[in-house]
Amino acid sequence: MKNRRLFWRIVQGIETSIKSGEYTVGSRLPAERELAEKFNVSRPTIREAIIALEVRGQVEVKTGSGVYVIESASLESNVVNAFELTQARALIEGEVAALAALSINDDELEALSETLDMMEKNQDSDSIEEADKLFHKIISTATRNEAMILSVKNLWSLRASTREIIEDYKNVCSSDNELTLKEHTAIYLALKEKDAAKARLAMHQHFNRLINTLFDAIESKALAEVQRKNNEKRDLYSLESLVKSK
Amino acid sequence: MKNRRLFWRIVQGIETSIKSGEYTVGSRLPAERELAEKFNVSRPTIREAIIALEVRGQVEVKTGSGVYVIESASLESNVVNAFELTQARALIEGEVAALAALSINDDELEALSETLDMMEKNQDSDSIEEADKLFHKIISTATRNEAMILSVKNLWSLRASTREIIEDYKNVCSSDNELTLKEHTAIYLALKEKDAAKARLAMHQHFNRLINTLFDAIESKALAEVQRKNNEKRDLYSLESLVKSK
DNA sequence: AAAAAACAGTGGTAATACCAATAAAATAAA
DNA sequence: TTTATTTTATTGGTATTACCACTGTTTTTT
Repeated sequence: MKNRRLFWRIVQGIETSIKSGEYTVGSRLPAERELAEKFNVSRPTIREAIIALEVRGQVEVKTGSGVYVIESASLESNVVNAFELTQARALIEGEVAALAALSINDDELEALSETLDMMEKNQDSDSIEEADKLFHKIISTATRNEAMILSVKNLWSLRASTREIIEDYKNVCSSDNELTLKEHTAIYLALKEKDAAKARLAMHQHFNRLINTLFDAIESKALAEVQRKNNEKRDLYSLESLVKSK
Repeated sequence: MKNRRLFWRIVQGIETSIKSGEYTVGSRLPAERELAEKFNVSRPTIREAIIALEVRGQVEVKTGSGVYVIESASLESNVVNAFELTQARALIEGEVAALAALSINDDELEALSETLDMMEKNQDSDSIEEADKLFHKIISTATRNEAMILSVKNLWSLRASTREIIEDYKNVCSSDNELTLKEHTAIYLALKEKDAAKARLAMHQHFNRLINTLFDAIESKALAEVQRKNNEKRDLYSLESLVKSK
């Protein structure tokens, strides 16, 4: 872990104390000297931990007064589930595809084509996932819009950060690689035709299939209780009501 | 500034050194003791700065070896200009609005209505900006999708982080508050009708007007050289070609 | 009662010393 | 000569101590 350096342990310790409610939001942390004694480390180490927490935006340091717990928190971000993420990717990458269709060049189309080959020839899940990642990355780059590129990046890192919940996601992606390849090809062709609406639609269909596959995968190993809940959610995350309204 | 505490100055200094290419990606930074001498500060201060950089994901510390510059960086994100950002917000928040139309509740509609009142009554730019921020936040919350909410948040922080370029943005927003209010009202009404397509369109029109205003604002105080460049870009960032294709 | 001054607490920074991990250089073995 | 091994210098990791500047409270003075 990151426990190589001592101050990370302190960061972790203080974080859990905040989460557990020992240090409430807005309240003041114990003085550096007290914390040093409490954790049995030196004051510089405590300072390092506090600076790490400050850079993370979890605490605020007021000179001469003390260290205070900030409102926000990174604890809220972990409530993203696979369905939300997929829906968000569908909507955002749908627009990305549409935008890319207007400005994609031949080199990028060629690169896209190569990812299709890569996905077709290599059957190991690692290669497929890499091809998948590259495919979406190339398209986002083709938008010529750094803000959109960044948004796609953030969604991808979100996927990585909550890997506990997203394990299903990975399995789903690489298992149905035939369908994935088919859908990627459809997106590629739409981009080649520079057809924004077609590209958007193809991207939507790709992710919408993923959402449904996710539900099926979960259903297959879930209890009846969970099934019922998910069926309710299916309506919530499906794109159909959105797509129809266009 | 954040120059209250000394180590922030060091962070800034090292950052600029990285950006300027003095410390290339993957290379090793000077030893802590050397940096301490170079910046005329103590070694603990240098350590604090390095930890801040590490938490930010800009450098990697290898015990016994040295501090190395990480590949990625927040330096790439600084190439986002106001037009890219606005276009991204248009596309993403357009989908957000469409999604929100399906799940927004009465309380949120009421809260939206209040932001309209706030914008109408208060004429100072701070209140208007706050109302604007709240308006968009409420809508994103109404999507019930944390990933979308996070995306909107990231775009907002992007706006704040590159404030140098975005100063125009702020001026534009608060100056045409009549139009802004009108467009916000249109979005609100579409959401009230639970009409996803209408909400998306209203949001698009809102941001598309912003983009054009941005161009005009820049043109009004730019040289002819800049004018020419921007006119080329107007096509690139305009939503019209995207909207038409629907 | 209000203003001013003194005080204690807190973070900010510096200096120093020693430890542990790393990597390069010197040495020994094949 | 090549390959292991050991040594050594460098670098980050942590602890200790000391003193400064800022803040908020208490006490004193007006």
